[in-house]
Amino acid sequence: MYRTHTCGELRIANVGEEVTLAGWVQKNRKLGGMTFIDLRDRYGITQLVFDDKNAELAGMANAVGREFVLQVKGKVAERYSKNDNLPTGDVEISVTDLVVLNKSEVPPFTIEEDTDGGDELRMKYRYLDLRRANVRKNLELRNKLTFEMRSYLNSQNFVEVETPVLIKSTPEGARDFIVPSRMNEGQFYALPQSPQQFKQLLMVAGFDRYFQVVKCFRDEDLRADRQPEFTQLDCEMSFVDQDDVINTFEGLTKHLFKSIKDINLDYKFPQMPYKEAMEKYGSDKPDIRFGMEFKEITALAQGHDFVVFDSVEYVAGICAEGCAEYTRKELDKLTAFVKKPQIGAKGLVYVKCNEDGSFKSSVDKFFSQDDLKEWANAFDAKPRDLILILAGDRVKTQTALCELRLEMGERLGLHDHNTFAPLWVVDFPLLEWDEESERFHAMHHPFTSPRKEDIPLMESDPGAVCANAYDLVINGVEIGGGSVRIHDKELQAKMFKALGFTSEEAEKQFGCLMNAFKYGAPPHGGVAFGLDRWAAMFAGIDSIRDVIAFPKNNSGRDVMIDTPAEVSKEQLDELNLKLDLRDNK
RNA sequence: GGUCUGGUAGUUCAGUUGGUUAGAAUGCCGCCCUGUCACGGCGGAGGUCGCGAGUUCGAGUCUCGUCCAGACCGCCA
Repeated sequence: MYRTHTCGELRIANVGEEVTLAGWVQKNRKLGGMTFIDLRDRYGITQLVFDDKNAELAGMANAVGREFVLQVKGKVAERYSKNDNLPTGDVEISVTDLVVLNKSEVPPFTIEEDTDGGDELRMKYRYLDLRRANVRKNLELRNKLTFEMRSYLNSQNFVEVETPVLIKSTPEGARDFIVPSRMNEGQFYALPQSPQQFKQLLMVAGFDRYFQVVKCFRDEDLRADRQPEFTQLDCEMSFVDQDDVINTFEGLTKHLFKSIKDINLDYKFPQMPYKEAMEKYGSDKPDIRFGMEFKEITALAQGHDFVVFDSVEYVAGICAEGCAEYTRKELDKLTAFVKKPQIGAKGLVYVKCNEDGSFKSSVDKFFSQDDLKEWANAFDAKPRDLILILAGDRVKTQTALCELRLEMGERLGLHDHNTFAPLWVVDFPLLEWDEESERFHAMHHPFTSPRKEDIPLMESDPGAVCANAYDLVINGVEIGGGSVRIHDKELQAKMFKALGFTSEEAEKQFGCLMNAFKYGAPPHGGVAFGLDRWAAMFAGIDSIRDVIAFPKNNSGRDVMIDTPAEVSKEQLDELNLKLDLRDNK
């Protein structure tokens, strides 16, 4: 037996016991005649003490370095001077036997919560990074999250079913990762972007309630919150309408908040139509922890010979509470912020609502105090508030204003990691016009059902059709989304037609599902959640990389195992593939 | 595909207008230290300034290219 206890469990009540511990050397403090070693494992840190009464043992203790793996036997003793910062801080092990189970080179960064290692090194030596308590805690939190998800869904009669990872490539949506087939020359599997068709087939199969914690793959460029392989909680239910699905997963969400964060969300989550979200927040995933909603003032702003406002489609702004004191320098900074290419506004107009009821704006030349008072009324602005206004093309300006709102929220300290504001965004458009391919694309996916009353519009005005689709947004993060699916073969054909597919193309790509729908598909709908995002949110961090054990970097590389990598000619020959790297000599 | 930021000791960073031998902290090594827990004291080693070209009497510093990393835009049904 390597150990009788972990390094985190001994307390004052254990004093006098003979114990055996094993773990890693966190720190070795030599004081001449005495040596203290902090021994660490997943459960905590326990102090070992050696004195020079046993010279051989003391010599061994002095020779061990950071991250050596030790096994020690000794007696639990009460400390002369206790350490309140450690749960085991009242005791120490008076060591009688020491075995070095393994030596260690000096690690490239410190294995501490506050490490001196940069991201690049931490990722290269991720196995050392994972020894750090804070990273480990993130993964333990993730484990608890999936455990609670499974437990709740099982209690609601859901069945977890595994679906295949080697599936068929479809051109809709994100790029697929493709995998050559050796036994089927010239043919390829694709890795799933989601198990969408399989879960719908499980509904046809009568499974009624399905879920799966499942890896999904998308060959698109990465971000702090996007990895090429990521995990979804994928769910589907039969004989449900939109409210049934929303209620079920609102229940799951509440259970997770309660069991993991001990937060009671004892209210019905608000629902907001997509259109309203765009008008008020310029985003389909608004952060409603704080207000600062957009107010459109196009009518008030036009007709005062201010050509910037007169020449545009849309003038709107936000009211930042208590910011009228902003200096010229701060306003210039905000202007520079909105003019960044990623945000793309042309400029920023401000109105300071002074304490005495007067106004000071960057457009005083064109607008009287009375005009500005009307604006202030439109914004419900109080003295000491600052109104910030952007103008331009409607959609682009809303997007820019959204960024400005989030920036002001950050500056005003309204992005509190311990406040959670869930929101269902509903009534998404079914279709979205794509300029590049000059056709409609499915906003969600091609199996999303249109609202019943909008079905007649599918041919006359496809862009106006609303879908039975919904996203769960928490604090401005899209945690999950789903829809009630089409279960009718005729309606599905209509959908494919709206997307510009010929019936042959539809047959080729989605023939299996279409065929299955001939045999009694039940009404069904579902949802998929981004597990990594959910874990990051509960951990209170912005990047999903720290809730993934072995993440990829910005370029989709795993720098630890150094992949993607080339394969041998023999492997390519077996697959009957030949590399032709164009533009490479 | 694009924009921006960064790359200097094992690590995290500083490095002035282009000017002598490139610094700090921490880590590491050695010696001293019996109650430390960010232990302390003394001493020491440690650098292809990402790589390549250019400008210059002279480049860590300026220019161009390139590689790597990060953030973002496009993209992500």
